Amino acid sequence: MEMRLDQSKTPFSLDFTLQCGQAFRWKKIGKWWYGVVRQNVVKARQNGDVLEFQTYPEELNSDFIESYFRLSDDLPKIYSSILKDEHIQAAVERFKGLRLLRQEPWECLISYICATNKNIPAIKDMILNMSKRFGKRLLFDELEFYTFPKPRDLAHASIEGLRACKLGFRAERVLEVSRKVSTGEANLEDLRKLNYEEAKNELIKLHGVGPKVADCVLLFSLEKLEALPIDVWMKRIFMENYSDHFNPSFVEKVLSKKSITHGEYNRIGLFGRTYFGKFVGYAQEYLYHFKRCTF
DNA sequence: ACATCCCCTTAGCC
DNA sequence: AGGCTAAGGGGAT
Repeated sequence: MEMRLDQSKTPFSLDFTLQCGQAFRWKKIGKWWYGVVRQNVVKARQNGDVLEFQTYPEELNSDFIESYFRLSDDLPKIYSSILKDEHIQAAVERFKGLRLLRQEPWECLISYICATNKNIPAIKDMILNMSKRFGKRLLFDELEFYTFPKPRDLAHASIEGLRACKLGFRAERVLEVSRKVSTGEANLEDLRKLNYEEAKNELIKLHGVGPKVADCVLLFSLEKLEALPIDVWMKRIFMENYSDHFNPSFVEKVLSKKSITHGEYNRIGLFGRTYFGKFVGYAQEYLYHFKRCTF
């Protein structure tokens, strides 16, 4: 199928959106991006205003694309809301059209529990390993894909099986959370009904979920655009580019150590939300990607 | 080759 | 509350 986007009203860049590190399941082969979303392989490419896509085995229509790529987000409005200074302005200019994705909460949760203390290539590797071992194989364009395992699939996995996926100490966390989600003790969809603070408090109760992982899940899969995940990169960005907004001893303390306390995390998050407003999650993704690309 | 540090951090202990 | 440490293993330098 084919969609037309008016770039002035609906700026969109497939490349920036899939390259910025928010999702771990996409790869580009030639001009086509291939990914697995829920139970389907998705193939897409963009040429200016034209977005072509195909899904397999189900033939999903443009509603799916609009939802997954958040094409209904009014990006020009979001830009005017977050463009507060030259740092964010440079990032937005460089990556115009980058959009947050609307990911599937379960996969997003497990992915970010696994992301703890790992770099992006290693995270992709773990997720692919779990999908190969516990998901369903799909053949498309003579390529092999694997759906992400369902809660009950991982709930029935063994620690050894998960460790074989190179999860390390994350294996116990993934198993425990999988059991809670598969029995219904934890219900991710219900979190949509809660506000940001409430939903975050619920997520943090899960083993392996701290403030950063909770913010990632809230931002990337549960519609909370005020979520501001602060990882080592965002910490540096705030302490370097926005140091004037914190007191010098705080900046010095935070920069001097590799991890930050919950209190420090919340303080930076509060500043971010106050300064950038309700779309701070978008600001975060632009600043993060810009910093990583120019580092 | 090899050492060292860094990872989109959290849990558990003090 | 906040400081400290352990917890895989791959990638970068």
